[in-house]
Amino acid sequence: MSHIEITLPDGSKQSVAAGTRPIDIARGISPRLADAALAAKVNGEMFDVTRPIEQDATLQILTARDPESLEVYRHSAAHLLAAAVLELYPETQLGIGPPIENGFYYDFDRPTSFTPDDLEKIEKKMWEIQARALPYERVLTSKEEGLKKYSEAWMKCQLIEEKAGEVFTEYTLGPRFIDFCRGPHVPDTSKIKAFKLLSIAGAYWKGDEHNKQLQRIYGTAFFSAKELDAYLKQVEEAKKRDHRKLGKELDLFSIQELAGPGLIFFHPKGGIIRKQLEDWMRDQYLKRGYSLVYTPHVARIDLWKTSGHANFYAANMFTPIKLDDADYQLKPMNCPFHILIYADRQRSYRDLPVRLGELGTVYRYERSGVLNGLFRVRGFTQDDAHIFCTPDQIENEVVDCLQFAIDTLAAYGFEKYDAELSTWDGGTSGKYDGTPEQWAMAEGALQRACDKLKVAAKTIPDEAAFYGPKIDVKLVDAIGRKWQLSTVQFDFTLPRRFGLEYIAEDGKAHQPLMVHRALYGSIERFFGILIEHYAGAFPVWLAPIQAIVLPITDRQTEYARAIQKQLDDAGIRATVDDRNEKVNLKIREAQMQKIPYMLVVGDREQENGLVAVRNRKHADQGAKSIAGFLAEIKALIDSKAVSE
RNA sequence: GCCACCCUAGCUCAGCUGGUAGAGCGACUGAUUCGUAAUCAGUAGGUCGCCGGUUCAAUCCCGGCGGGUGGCUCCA
Repeated sequence: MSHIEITLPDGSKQSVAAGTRPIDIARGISPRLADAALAAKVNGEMFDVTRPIEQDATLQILTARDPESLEVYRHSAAHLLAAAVLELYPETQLGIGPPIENGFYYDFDRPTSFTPDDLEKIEKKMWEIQARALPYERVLTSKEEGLKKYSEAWMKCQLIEEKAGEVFTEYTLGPRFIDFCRGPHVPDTSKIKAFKLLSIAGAYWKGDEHNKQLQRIYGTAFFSAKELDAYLKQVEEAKKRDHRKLGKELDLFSIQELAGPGLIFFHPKGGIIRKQLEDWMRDQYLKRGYSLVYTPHVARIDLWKTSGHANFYAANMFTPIKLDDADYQLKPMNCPFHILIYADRQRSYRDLPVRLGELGTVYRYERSGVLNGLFRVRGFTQDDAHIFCTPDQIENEVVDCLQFAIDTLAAYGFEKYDAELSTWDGGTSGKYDGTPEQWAMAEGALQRACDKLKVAAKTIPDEAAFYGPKIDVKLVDAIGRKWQLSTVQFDFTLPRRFGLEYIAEDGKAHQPLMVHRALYGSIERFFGILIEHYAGAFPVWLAPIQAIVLPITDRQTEYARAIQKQLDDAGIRATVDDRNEKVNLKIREAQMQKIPYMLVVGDREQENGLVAVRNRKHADQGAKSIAGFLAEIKALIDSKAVSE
């Protein structure tokens, strides 16, 4: 029998018989390791611990300590799910069942749909199978034989036809379950210690809505019950921060059935926050050399024909409105309007760059199923600007945009973000507009801007808009979720379609470069992100009510009002709670409204002209002079401090 | 748009296999004047999302519509 040499991660070598399995080697090292082994890496390739090694190799045993094994583990959990489903409902057809970011899913095809009760039954069955310690067995099959074997399973056949080589691997689990699968898997079901089924959803076969819709069961799995609980707690935490819930509790905004879905009503408190966001952005526009413009909400359809939207964006637009003279289109974008302003007069290179900024409200038709609170709506306001410039200026402009985006994030307390540079495919598909020179220039400018600002942007090929490359900035919020925010995009198409020009030094007309950028993206959506990021406890400068005066008895009502007046005069948003209620109740309610400062005033404060300051996060701060408190809160507001 | 689920008082939610509804909070009224997260008592409040069907009888069963939630798809 031939021998092979196995090299372990610590550099030690072992000579073993060919066909020895990773689990055997693990057992030789320690029974505990063998017990903990979930998968192996053989010459860098993922292996089952029970798959024989046939040649000299480096070997690494993967356990719960190796992040790579989590995917294997969850993939095995998906198989466990499918095996349970087949035991309960043998007529079910299997689709695919991969691990995903926070768990796994499996797609099924069956005539009747799963109910939440079924989910419970299935999960119970999974635990039964888990307890049986059924092995995941790897089987090699020829394509021909496989197609025969799976002749009843239409989805598997399709996959085998498309993906399988002449010989492919399958994994079995118990008597019924067999799956066309690359693997690897954990050795047996007893290794899967903590899992939970989460939800049922419709999902199209291969993600194409023209295909049959399958039933997808989502679940999650972790190495330990503790980690699973922590994950479920985090999901709970996210639910607590849900902007739809907080929006109602804090009376910030609403969506009215009578008015229509996807249309946002800002209530007084949300309105104040919105005003802060808008004021901040408009101030920044002016500080950074943008001009503020205002444009209509509708325009003749001809404008949209010229821009091309009437054609390529039709599916996202509201139906045109018929008037006397023509059809009018509610605007889905601001760009054509800004272009009209640019084109309204002749431009010299001396005028450039022209930066036209607007808080422009646009309307887009979104399919009903995708609407989501403030995040996905049918009418929203973009902090939209378009920059028209010469090739010499472009790099500076892009750098400024990116810096502006970073400053915006910082202003709202976002410390972490990711950037993505979306580029074209090199022109092979023909789906992109613009010349190779334009693409090279634009992608170069975006890349150099990132380099200059030390932004590590991930390049994503073939993800650009058809009209030009872009940088997208995604922020990371307080609980680690990512949100698409700012975007800086080149546009080669619109300047051409509208015949934009400027007169250069050579006295000839040239086409300007156009950059489209939005930093909040949508004010509604950004507001929603802020609500969740701060969990409703807005920084003082944004808080709808910044301080509330709480008189203890009605003897202090007048004093409380006088304090409120002083705060008002100082530009602080303050109210008084002079209801005939105990101070405990007033504090409780103010806390729940997440009002930053509560100023308790009783006889003691009144006599000495003080306020007893309570902060929503740091509780009782003791008595202070009114002037002292004013200075403190004003400092926070003026500096736009993100926490007090 | 598609699949599944949900819609009961202002809010959050109960309501067993069909016999037209209940709690807590809130609102209102009264009492209480009180020191850092809920004072007590009383009163009012619902065509059970809307329309239709089955039934002696529908909040409950069936169908349609509207809205929402989780996904899918889409997101130029």
